[in-house]
Amino acid sequence: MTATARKVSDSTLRRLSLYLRYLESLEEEGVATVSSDLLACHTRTTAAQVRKDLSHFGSFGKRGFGYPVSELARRLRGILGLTRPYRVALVGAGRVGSALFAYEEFRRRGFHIVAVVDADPRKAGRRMGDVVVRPAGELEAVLREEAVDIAILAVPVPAVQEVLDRVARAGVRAVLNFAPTELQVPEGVTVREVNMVVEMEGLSFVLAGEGAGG
Amino acid sequence: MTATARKVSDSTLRRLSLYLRYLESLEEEGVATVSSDLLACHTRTTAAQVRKDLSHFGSFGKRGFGYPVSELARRLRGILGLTRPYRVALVGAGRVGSALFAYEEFRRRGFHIVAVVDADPRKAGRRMGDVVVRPAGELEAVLREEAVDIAILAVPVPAVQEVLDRVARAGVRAVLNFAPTELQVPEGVTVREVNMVVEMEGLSFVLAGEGAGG
DNA sequence: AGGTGTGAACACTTTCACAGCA
DNA sequence: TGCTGTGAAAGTGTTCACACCT
Repeated sequence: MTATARKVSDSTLRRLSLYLRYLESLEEEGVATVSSDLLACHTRTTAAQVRKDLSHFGSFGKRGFGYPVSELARRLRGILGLTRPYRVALVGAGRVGSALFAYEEFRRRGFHIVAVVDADPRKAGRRMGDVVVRPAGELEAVLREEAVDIAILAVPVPAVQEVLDRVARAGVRAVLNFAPTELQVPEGVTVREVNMVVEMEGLSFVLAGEGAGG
Repeated sequence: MTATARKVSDSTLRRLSLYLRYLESLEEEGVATVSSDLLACHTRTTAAQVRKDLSHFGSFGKRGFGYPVSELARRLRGILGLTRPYRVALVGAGRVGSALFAYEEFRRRGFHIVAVVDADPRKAGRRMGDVVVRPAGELEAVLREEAVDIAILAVPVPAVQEVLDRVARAGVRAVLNFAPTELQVPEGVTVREVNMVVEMEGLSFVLAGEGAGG
């Protein structure tokens, strides 16, 4: 119990991900150090913001010099919990689910889809890569068998609340939801939403504003 | 020119989308009025927040009564620019692109994919629904021919900056980007990002924190 | 009574500016 | 000199509390 109740804002957290992404590209290029200024340029923020974000977790830089790329990347991976791989279940193997299954970026970042569940009985038994699709009735069993850390919900809106409840009861504490609806989130579970319609409406808002006002 | 330079925060904007989603479900159920309290319950926020958000655009409610559902929905659609359909181009017809093409929620909200472009010459000429895939070389032409309002970029990271530049030069001013990389955004263009890895890392951060601290 | 609309209080985030170290 | 780390200042977003209307 090392009092690690990190109270970090969501915006800081998101930026940490972006810093890490850029740092890893620098690592590949063999760059050894980077300034807060350069980090800021490549993550659409300011140098002060970068330094402030990092200062919540310690002092990683050398004054007058910058940050050691590999060291900082390592520290960020530690902060973001990326020092171990995660076992992910995909619930819903429709179009969105299938696209997510094939999404290489997940695997590259250590998020491994080790289980797929679908309500359509015709899909049960089918192979996706080296995973066999399991029927909905086996959801809890699969989550336990495979020691799943994170569930991705790519099921239709009417089904998603029940799926979330079942997933939570099976002990999964982290969920990424793609169904565009408001969920009752069970105690102790963290849900993050990907809502593409909201993003599109953010764009239509801007387009409408341009037309009307200049 | 009616001075419509709405200065609304991103968080307010996102909540407006959620309010509208809930209002439309109430409309379907034939509910006539709704209180800020109920709206808040169904959008994970507070009644005060709802009222404050709406107050930026006018007074839509009746004191002691609540908001007229249909009227408020209509107003929100107006604010979000959803009073007309939008013509959308999908650039990249890989797995993510195909899933987006089939995503019914877009169509339902008035975002119609009227053009698909892909760099793979073998895909050019293929039909997707009632759209024919066009080769990358015709990108600008297609965007103009089809009077595209919004481009969805679902291309690989190494290609996305060039695609964005071309799309912008062809006059598209709103872009939804799925490629996980930082973009140089051309003047006058609005880009929104969907970054699923960042969301996953938000989850791994929480899981790691639980394990370490309690 | 009941629920909106809103200024004022509060909390949180970002930016500034500069001391301090390599 | 150059760039980090950080308090203090500024700016934004959220919550409170209550006047006001129905």
